[in-house]
Amino acid sequence: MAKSFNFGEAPGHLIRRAQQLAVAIFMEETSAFDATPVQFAILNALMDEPGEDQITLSMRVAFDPATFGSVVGRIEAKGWVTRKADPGDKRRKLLWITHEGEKVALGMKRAVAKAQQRIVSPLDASEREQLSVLLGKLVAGHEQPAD
Amino acid sequence: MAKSFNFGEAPGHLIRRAQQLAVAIFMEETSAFDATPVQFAILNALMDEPGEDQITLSMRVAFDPATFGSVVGRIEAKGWVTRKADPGDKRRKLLWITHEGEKVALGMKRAVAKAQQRIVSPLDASEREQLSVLLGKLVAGHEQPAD
DNA sequence: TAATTATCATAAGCATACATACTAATACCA
DNA sequence: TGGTATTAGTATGTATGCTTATGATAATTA
Repeated sequence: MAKSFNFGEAPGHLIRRAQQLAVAIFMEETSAFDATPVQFAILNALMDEPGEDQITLSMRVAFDPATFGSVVGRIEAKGWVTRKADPGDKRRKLLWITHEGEKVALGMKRAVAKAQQRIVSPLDASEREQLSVLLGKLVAGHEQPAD
Repeated sequence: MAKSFNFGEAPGHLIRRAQQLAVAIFMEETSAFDATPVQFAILNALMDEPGEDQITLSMRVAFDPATFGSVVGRIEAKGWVTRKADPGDKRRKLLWITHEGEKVALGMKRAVAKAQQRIVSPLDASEREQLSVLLGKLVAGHEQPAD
C-alpha cells in the first residue's frame, strides 16, 4: 500500500490534463488570430447578445467576474468591443461587439471548430458522444445544489 | 443558423467547466490545509520519488517546468520541501520532502480522496468508470503523436 | 580539444482564476 | 423617506500556466 495518493488516475488529474490539451490545441489552431479562448468566447457570446452587461455575460460563459473586466479591457484595447454605461443603471456597463470584433470572431469560427474536433480526435464518434454526455451531466450536477 | 459558434456544448468548454468545478471542490475539501492542488501533487509525488530533479518531477505530474520552480519555491518557503544541488550535475536541483511536508501530504490524503469522489458525485459508478476511461484515452491519445 | 548543441533552472511578461475589499449606485424595507 | 442590504464593477493579492529569453553547465561532435 503506497503512502502517496494515486493522483495520476484521479478524475481531477485527468480533467486537468484534458484542459491542458484543449487549451494547447485551441491556441495552435487559432494561432493566426490574436485571441485567446476566453477572448473568443466573449466575442462569440456578444454576437448573440449584443448590449449585455459584464456580470450577466461573465456568468453566461462561466467566467470569474473579477477577471472578466480585465479581459474585456484587453479586447476593448484591440478595438473588438465597446463599453458603454447603461443610462438606466449607472453601475452597469454594457458591451457591444464592433464590426472589427465580429469579423475576427467569424474568421475564427472554422479554426475553433477544428480545434474542438481535434480535442476529441482520439475517441470514436460514439465515445465522443458519451464523453459530452458525461461531462454535461457532471457539470450540470454541480450547478444547482449547494453541495 | 446562428452566427455564433455553439461554445456551450463544445468539448473544450465542458472540459473547462469540469476543471473549474474540480479545483473549486478540491480547495473546499482541503481548506483546512494551506496547500493548492498543484502543491499537494508535488508533495505527493515526492513521497514516491524523493530526491528527484525538478524537470523530471514536473513532467511526471504534467506541469509546466517553467512554472514549477516558483511553485516549489513557495512550498520550500513553507518548509515542506528542500532543494539541494545535484553534486553530479550542477544544473540539476534535487527535491526532498521534509518531515513536515510529509505530514501535511498524509494529512491531506483523506480530504483529497473525498474531493475526487465529490467531483464525480453526479455520476453513478458505471458512468464514473466510463468517464475515467474516456478521459484516459483522450489524454493518452494526445501524448505521443505530434499531431 | 574547441565549437556546437542540448539541458536545467530561473526570470520576465501575458493571460487566466479566484477571494477579498472597496466604491458607487440601486433596491428594499420599516 | 431614511437606513440598510444588494449589486456592478474595479482593484488587489495570490496562484497557476505558458512562452520566450538568458545563464550555467553538460554532452556531443567536428
